[in-house]
Amino acid sequence: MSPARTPTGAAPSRGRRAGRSAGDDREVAILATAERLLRERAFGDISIDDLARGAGISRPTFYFYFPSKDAVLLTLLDRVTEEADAAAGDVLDRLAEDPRARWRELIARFHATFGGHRDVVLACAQVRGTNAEVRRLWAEVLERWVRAVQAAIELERARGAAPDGLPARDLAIALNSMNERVWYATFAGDGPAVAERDVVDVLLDVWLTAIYRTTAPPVTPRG
Amino acid sequence: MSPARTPTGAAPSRGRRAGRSAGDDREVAILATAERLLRERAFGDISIDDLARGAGISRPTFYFYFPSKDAVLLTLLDRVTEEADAAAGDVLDRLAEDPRARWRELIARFHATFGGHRDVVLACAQVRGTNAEVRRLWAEVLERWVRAVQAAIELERARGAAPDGLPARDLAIALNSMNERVWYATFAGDGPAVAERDVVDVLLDVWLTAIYRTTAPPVTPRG
DNA sequence: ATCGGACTCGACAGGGTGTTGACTGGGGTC
DNA sequence: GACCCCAGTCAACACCCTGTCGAGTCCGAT
Repeated sequence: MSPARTPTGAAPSRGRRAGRSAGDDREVAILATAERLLRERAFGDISIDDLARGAGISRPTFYFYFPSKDAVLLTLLDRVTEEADAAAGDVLDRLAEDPRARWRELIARFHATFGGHRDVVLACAQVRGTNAEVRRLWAEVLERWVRAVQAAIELERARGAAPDGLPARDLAIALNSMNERVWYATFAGDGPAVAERDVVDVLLDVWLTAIYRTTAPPVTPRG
Repeated sequence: MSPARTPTGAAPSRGRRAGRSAGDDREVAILATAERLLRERAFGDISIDDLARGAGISRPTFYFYFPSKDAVLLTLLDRVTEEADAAAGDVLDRLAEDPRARWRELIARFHATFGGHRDVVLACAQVRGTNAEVRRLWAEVLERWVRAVQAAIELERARGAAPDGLPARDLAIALNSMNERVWYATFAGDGPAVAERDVVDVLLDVWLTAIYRTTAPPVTPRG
């Protein structure tokens, strides 16, 4: 699938290879051009020539740096997913302190992380239908969020804060799916959407009622 | 946008025009070919030539019947949306009889309608990113479902069966968005998904807790 | 000096879309 | 019967975009 590009650095790169050299500037320039163009038009309306020209190189030279247009987007997506993974952080480990505030923080971070890269994320959503690699990468990110939420729900049930009910994994999938779709509609302005200002609170409300059957889950006092 | 095709019939057609003629067979053949090919590969991997050949005509002749490949998909989508609109039916008018059963019926119908045309719906989801017309049409379907659910929630609140809370419209958007995304993941086998067997019950549980704060909403006895 | 790898691009092949212009065949009209 | 119009048909063309090939430059290491 990906060409033999001999990455010598530790981090797997979707571009050429790691290790400093003149070409790095070009690689960065291509990425920057992609981000800039994504701000003004859809991914499908950007040709490889546009990317190459924007980076000051010819089209064949583009292929020296990336195997395809999609690979550029994937590189951009890699950054976002890293950030997204970090965003969850340890929020859910401190749930007992103040569940409502912690859950809210989680949802707000999801919202902020993707909102900070909306052009890239929206573009990925567009090509997800046609690009298996984007689909896979996205599925992995979602899977990590689902697992974290699932674990948190199970912990809340174990400490008696949340009642039993749906399998925690199914509930985690449903809630994360809701967030993803609502988020998308809000930012893409595509169909019925919740106002950007309200979206975190709306989602939070559904999360809390689904998990606790109330919007004011019990706090376990520090002991 | 759409070519001057002089539709003479009542129903707006995305194909040529209404009124019987030899060409109708071809139009139907193109549609049937599209459905068949969609069952075996992605929309993006189907060329206009494939569609034309499948219908026994040449590529230029295809353009006599449809202005583009997307128009074929749109025609297929029209049928599904009609069915989807009918599916909601009057279920929500009879909520007081047995809310849990009625909501379940609504979700099950949503599931059954789209599941019955999964290839078309999945293809539409794929091109939604690149085709504004598909996006618009889909948004309209969703909007109608959202409105119906919103009205039902407001009625339930008015009769005291459901507590006040989020604006009914926001809640309706969030719940329908969840259904859409969960449905998609389940049928596309794309990332974390709920098993097809369980999906209706999982969604129902979240709907009921979000709307009623309990999974067993009160029944109003007929009087 | 010369070798090899990083880097570059002109030119080409291939596949897709959408359009043009010429052609056919049959149903009405005088 | 001569005619015409129009639905229907397609070979050929113009384009655009992707991806590849091969020939070339530049530069640091040997």
